[in-house]
Amino acid sequence: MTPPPRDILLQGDCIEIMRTLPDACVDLVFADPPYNLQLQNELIRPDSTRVAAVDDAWDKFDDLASYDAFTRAWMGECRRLLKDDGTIWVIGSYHNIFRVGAIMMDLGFWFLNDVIWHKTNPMPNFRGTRFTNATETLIWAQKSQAQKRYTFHYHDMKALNDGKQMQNVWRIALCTGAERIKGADGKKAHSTQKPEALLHRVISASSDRGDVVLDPFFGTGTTGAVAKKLGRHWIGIERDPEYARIAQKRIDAIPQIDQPDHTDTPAES
Amino acid sequence: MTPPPRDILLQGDCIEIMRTLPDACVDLVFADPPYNLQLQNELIRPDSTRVAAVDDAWDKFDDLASYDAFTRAWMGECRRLLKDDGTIWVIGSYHNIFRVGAIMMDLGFWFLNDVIWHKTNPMPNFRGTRFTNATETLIWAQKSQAQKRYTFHYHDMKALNDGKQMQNVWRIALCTGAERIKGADGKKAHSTQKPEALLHRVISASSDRGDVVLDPFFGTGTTGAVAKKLGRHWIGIERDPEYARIAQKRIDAIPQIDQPDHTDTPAES
DNA sequence: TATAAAGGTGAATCCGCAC
DNA sequence: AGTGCGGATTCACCTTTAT
Repeated sequence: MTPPPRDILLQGDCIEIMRTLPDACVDLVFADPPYNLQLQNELIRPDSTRVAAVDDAWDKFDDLASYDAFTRAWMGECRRLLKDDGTIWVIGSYHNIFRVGAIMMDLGFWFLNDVIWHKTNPMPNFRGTRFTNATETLIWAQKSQAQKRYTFHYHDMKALNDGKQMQNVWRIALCTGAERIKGADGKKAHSTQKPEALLHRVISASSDRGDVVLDPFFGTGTTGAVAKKLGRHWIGIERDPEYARIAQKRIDAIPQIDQPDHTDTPAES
Repeated sequence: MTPPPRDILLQGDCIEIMRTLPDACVDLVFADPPYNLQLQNELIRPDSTRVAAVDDAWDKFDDLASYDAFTRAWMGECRRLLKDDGTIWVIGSYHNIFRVGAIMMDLGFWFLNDVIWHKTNPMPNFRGTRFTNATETLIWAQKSQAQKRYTFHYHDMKALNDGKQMQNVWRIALCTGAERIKGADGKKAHSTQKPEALLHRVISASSDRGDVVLDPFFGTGTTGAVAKKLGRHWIGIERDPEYARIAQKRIDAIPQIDQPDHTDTPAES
């Protein structure tokens, strides 16, 4: 059998590409799928400026049933590609995470935590009609209830949290400023680029050096960039050629680090 | 038609009882359904004392399908009983909230917020195998996407939050100490009693004085107790006679307050 | 050059009523 | 049902421009 690819960006439809990869070839999955936001009208701030909406074609679905079918397809492939001691992270908002979570349970995943990304600088609710939506939700799951072993660097996380056990609420800022990748027009290159700090915590908590991390919705490559910085191998899949080009350039600019190493003992469930 | 009941505890199966109530008779629903926790083994503290787990008979379901069917049944009745300008709150943990949320969307509910109850004093993960599970999730939803109007006391919430817009993350302590109702044996009377502070925020944010609040899983009556203190009418449904007895006694001990009043202008969607 | 003021922006399911 | 208008509505950053 041919060895699985590593440290590579595959450009194309993630479901089709995952079907070409062998069973049980990755240690960790991080997935940031479309949220299916269904925004109705444009939103104006109190100062009369317009909020840049997420109106990308990749976030459009005909209905909930087609979103569900899409979710089952890519999630099922992720489960097949995961090693039997691997885990998966999926991030979403209240628009999609409940459907995604229910489908994960249906496919046999067994949840370890729901983790709340509490944004330190969220956009307010300008009209005063709801509570400020300051969070996104991550689901961390193993492949099955029966799974005996998975990687969790408990002590590293505890040390990161001033010596106290780390909770499932993470206060991390939005990706802005120099970290946010801009296009030639000076606008953000991707609507939903995630902060590296978020991926840093995910990858360092739940994988070892030398592990393979798969991201089926690679976007501008945050997962690959952080994986490379942390000495993990990575596989990125991205449908949009422009996003893929940006991601490849971004990751190529990061220097390769030394050989694999294990820094903490894995937890068992 | 007979007027709907008010300020009353109905003892029995919530689905059967809700079916006897007329359409559109309540302004607000708060529901804390069984969590379907699937604890495989008893949880043991490091000092070998046993943690009282949620293993009551009412929390067992054969499988995910029966939990879904149960959820659709009670949730559908709640939707029928809600007025067309009403909203519903449902609380759950990562064990059940994803299924509950997906079913709510399927039934036509339109989400306003997911609210994170961030416990200030959560139980640690004794074995160091996961992140501390410090949260529960509430879904706040209106009946349909087309719904034009609902109650939200934006300014009251803002005032409660030092003059800044309140976020969807609420730091509230677990229900302990004197507030936690004990049985004759000195043990907690109910395994999942919610803090009154949580219900206070829910009810004061999304209802007016004189409104009717329905809780189909009344337990020891926290919703009714807070509703009475805030000058709201309430309808509680509880299957367990002992819980119902405790709840009735608890609410009877609260003095009736003055006549209805509106303290803030309702938001419109 | 240092400090202050002004401007920009973030996965957003963000108005109600009269005509 | 669509349109138009009155009125109420924002937080934490970072970047750019002005003093």
